Amino acid sequence: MPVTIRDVARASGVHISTVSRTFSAPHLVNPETRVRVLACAEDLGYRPNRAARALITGRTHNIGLIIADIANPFFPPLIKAAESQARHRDYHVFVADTNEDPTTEEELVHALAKQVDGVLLCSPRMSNSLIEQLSREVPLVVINRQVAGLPCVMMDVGQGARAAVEHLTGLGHRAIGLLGGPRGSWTNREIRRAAGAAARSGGAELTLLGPNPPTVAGGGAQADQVRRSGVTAVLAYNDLLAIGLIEGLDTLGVRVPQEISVVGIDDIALSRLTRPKLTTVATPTGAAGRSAVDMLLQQDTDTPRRGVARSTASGDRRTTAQLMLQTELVIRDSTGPAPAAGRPRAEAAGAGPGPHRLADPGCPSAATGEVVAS
Amino acid sequence: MPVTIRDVARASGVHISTVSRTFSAPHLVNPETRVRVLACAEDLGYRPNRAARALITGRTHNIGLIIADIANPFFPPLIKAAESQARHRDYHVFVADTNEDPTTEEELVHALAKQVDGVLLCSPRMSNSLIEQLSREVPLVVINRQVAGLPCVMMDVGQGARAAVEHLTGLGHRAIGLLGGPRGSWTNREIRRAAGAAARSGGAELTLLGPNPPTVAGGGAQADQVRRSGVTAVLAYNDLLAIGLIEGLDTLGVRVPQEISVVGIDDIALSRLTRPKLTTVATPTGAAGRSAVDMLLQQDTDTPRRGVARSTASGDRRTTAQLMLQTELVIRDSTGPAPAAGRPRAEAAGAGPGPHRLADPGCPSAATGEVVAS
DNA sequence: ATGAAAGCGCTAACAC
DNA sequence: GTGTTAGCGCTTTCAT
Repeated sequence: MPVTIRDVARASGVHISTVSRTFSAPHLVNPETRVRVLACAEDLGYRPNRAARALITGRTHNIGLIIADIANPFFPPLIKAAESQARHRDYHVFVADTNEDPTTEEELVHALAKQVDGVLLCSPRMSNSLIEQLSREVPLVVINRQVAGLPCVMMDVGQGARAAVEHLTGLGHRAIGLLGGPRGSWTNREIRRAAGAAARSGGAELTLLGPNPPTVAGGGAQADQVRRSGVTAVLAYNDLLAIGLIEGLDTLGVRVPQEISVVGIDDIALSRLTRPKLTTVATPTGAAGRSAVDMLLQQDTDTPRRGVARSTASGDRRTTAQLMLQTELVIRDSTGPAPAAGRPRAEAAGAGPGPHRLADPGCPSAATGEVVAS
Repeated sequence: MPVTIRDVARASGVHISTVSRTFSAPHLVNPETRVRVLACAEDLGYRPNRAARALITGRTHNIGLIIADIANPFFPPLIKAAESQARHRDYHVFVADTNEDPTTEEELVHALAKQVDGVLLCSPRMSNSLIEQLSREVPLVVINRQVAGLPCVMMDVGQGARAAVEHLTGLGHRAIGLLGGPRGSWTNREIRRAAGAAARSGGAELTLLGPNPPTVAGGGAQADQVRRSGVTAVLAYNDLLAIGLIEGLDTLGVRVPQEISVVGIDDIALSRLTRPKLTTVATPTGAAGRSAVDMLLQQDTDTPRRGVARSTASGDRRTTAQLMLQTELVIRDSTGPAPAAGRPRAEAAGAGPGPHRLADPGCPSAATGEVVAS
């Protein structure tokens, strides 16, 4: 029932190879024939079968997008941007969810390898060496992680974490908690490193709390621990943890930011909508998705057709660009001055010091990319 | 470089068809040969090329998922559930975003048709007749819309809207606003119909406000209009509109629920996290995604192999099941008793009537499905 | 500029 | 139980 190239050939009275050329190399076919063929194709509703085409060209015009957790609000904007960018370039996108499981990640790369021209690995939890190994099977672009020799798109969460900690020390906080994210997260390590350094130079002590699942529930579960720990401010691995923590603290009767300040990372849409509005580090997720697709398809264009060995990680690292996208601290209402001594407990409701607002850039301007390696 | 069936055949000293059988009809091959072939395949890292296989079997083992807006938090849980269910059944999922544009929807169905075994059409904005027509090209399951003769998965938003309006009239509200959703939305029509009926029997007047883009911004933009309209309660097309409205009202100094009650629909994760927490109609999005995949693959299993004409909408409507999933009103803090006369404006902050809570089921129990047609 | 023929990786009759 | 053959829909030499 589906109409094939043969149907079009028959209808327009030419050989199938002419029809083929009409679509894949129009300049090689007589203009008159071309319009006739095109007309017949249009008529019959012919669409080339991409899978069949891929069999011989080695180009599927599909890409894979492997995501830790689609339901985590950090990812949808990235998925949306990546899909949009891919489609503009005439690519379709497989999306798969790993549930934060490294084994599933690996399995998915294998499973998708044959039907895609490349895979975007989003916040992978597997080891770097495994990623390198997989990149021998199918072109990879890694998002939110740095892997030597592979194209990567990162967000400068280190810079963001530093800015966040400096913001807190500037407000007088000297005991700061760091609500860690999941194991295996590159982002988590970067945050820890940068926050630690910033705390040291700011004369503050950093208390590590984690690892935690990067969810609202994970944040809520740490509320009691945070209260006991004696910190007056917390930087969380992501906004969900931060929001969960604020919820949990609220339940315990601890006020944010009067008693404890909380900073998130990501600036998901949700952050503007909670009370208090969340101070957070905005990460350019849309730009990351778009750039990753561009890098993948660029790489794909450069690569000679099929039958040729893939580049190895240690081998010819042509234009293995690594892109570091800027982040930006967005100060809202969940951070304020450190309480004078200890934490006041029984102030009249609503009479405490109002939230301290240095500035609220609102929607941060589009982050600019910076190539850190090539 | 990629390892093919031929490599495995050579390595294990059998013909390629034996290798093929080892994978697609293991019972037809001698156990000893089988283990040998399997071992070689494992060794070489062989994976059958699904696209090549599809060329002859007519089964791609892919499905398409067409979504109005991935970044709308209503959809990710549905995508996640659908992808998970599909993968459990060994299917991969193309995800595409239409930006709420009916033309893009159509184009995507065409584009995907050849590389999938079926398409899930999520909250489509195009006309029913076009959907029927497209279903002749590729098997379709429609989510959030009823199309005669086609498999559909719906959520009973009509029932939900009725429950919401009854909740409001029960609280004494007599002037209720309905914040409409986008044009072309089946859900929107259902809500309007049911809310209208419920308002009538509850002795309330329903004021329509819309259509609106189903976003926070859309809700905020209507705040002033809502305030002028004189309503004491609003039912919104979805939670985003409701939350945006609450935000907007807050900016205008109108308190929710003391002056105006607001009810959303969907119960997205966000609804628990705003202040006040949103009263809303929970829709079983995960169940919808799973069921839709099941219906599609069921249909796919029933259908004879390729080369055979697709079923037409008006033709043999075998087991064209339509599934209506239950919804549930979740009462939280954004609804309260209607203000005594007009709307009080200058009450002492925090001294107004507390939020009225009939019950808070918390996480609604899994919705049960009900077949309304077959 | 177009046709003929080979073949991408795989499955499905059909022999043996 | 296994090999042979044909062919899915398409592109790509190679002739003409």
